[in-house]
Amino acid sequence: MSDLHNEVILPRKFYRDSTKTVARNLLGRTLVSNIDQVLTAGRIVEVEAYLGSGDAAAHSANGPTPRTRIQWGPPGNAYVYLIYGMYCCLNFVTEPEDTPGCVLIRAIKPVLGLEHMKSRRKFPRKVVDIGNGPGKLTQALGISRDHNGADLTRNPLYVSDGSPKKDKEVAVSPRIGIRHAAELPLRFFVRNCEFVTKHAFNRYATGFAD
DNA sequence: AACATGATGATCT
DNA sequence: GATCATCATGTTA
Repeated sequence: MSDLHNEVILPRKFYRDSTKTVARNLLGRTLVSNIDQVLTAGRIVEVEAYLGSGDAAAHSANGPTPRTRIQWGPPGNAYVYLIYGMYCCLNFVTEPEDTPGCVLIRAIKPVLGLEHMKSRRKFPRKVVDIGNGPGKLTQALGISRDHNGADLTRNPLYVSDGSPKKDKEVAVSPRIGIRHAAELPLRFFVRNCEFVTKHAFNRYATGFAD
């Protein structure tokens, strides 16, 4: 299966780039959690870009607030927030310091610590349902708001190179569950991957560089 | 398959 | 007080 021993942690430089580029280049990378003495990991298969400017759907759209100020900090940190009173969403801060922007992690393919992830999500559960949703994968990996601001280049939460995807394997669609800027094609996911969230957009999505 | 709904609370105007 | 980048479960067909 997946042998993570030879994988290299992505450097901070990787995140100091346009949000859209970082989002697309995150597909296929390995998200590793070393939380609560448990090692778990998954391959990133679905993400969304939230731009720092010209994006009405972004949390950063109306300037920094206590919740969102991390986005104006250095890239390569986690932005974690509570949604609908019950779930946490994991984002990666992008762009140079003082420029907001982030990538929402929407789905992972579980690769390490499956039983631990299942029990965090509660039994019984199919493997596909462990991480096919932003609120699901944070549960499976043990991520909470305590990890807001976490440095993604080191424990307990980091991203390693994994197996990056070719343009032909990447599909694009509008983002899910937003009201504003609902038409922008800023959701990137692995084509024909069973671990992505279930949406009509999956059917007629086009490749990243068709 | 598609759609509707309730749970639940921080955040911001 | 309204909003919200969700999930699980229920109903309808």
